[in-house]
Amino acid sequence: MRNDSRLSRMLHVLLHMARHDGPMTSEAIAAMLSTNPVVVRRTMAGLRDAGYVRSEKGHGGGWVIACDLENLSLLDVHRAVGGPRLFVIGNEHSNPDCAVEQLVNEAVEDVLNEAEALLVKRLSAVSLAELSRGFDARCDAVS
Amino acid sequence: MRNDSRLSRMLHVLLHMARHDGPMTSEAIAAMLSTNPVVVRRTMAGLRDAGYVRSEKGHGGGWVIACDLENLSLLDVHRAVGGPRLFVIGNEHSNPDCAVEQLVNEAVEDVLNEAEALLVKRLSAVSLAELSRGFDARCDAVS
DNA sequence: AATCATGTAACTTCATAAGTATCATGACTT
DNA sequence: AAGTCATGATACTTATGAAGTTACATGATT
Repeated sequence: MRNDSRLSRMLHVLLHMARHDGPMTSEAIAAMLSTNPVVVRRTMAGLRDAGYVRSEKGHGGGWVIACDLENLSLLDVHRAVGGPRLFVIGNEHSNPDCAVEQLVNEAVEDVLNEAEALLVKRLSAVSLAELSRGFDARCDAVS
Repeated sequence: MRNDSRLSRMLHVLLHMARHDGPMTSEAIAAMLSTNPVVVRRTMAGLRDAGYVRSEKGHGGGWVIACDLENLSLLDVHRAVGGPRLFVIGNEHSNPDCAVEQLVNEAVEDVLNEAEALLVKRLSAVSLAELSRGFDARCDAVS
């Protein structure tokens, strides 16, 4: 499988939506992401189900932000898009009979769990609003 | 893709080899791992190339440990089997034109890099010898 | 010479995100 | 009411990489 870029893509989209007036269509978003409107709808469906965005049909329809970005963390987005598996590596059997394998599994899981805890902590510490302010700051620095 | 269980499997194998006299055949190892001898050879080829194990053909041949397990870390094994990608999640484009996407990428990468650093630190902190002693200790506790 | 074991190449399987095509549904415009 | 635009949903294909499998070559021991 290629990278799971759903988190990254949704952050990208949300920041654009935050500085855009009115709804954005799946087609416009797909162009931003260099992909297909169906992929956009499929991925954003998770954000919609979580109440972070709203979608409307028909003329003038599209996607709009439906929450306070101050309270929306990267972790929230990660989970809304499916909260996918984080690590490529892992154990072969979850409940092995072999005592040696059990010990190895625990050793590997300990390390992965610690790393996952760090990821969760870091992802939940950053809000979309902060990201957006980071962008503003960078623009100011350039001009 | 399924989990990459090469690290986990090789740790399992190495611990068994450590408490086994004489060479172990790919077939015997495959039985331990519930897999195929070819998968064993393919995966252990990395350990052999790194000098951690040796393989010998013919009657009485098979695999033997060729290093001091005290100096062999989980990270060494991880790298020897290909040092595969660690995370499922990631960015879509590595060098995007869009400034918003650049900022998002950096934010995601920062978090992943931090987690990777932790993984590397933890994996390099544990030697196969320590793991093996951990197994001994557990056996003692049971008896 | 026969047997045993590894080395290697080529192919299939499996899982999953992403890409694609198609049509139904509903909302706005005229 | 008809037409257009946008999402919703389904079904299928593509891409990627570990793992599984088949087949055969190579080399060591008996």
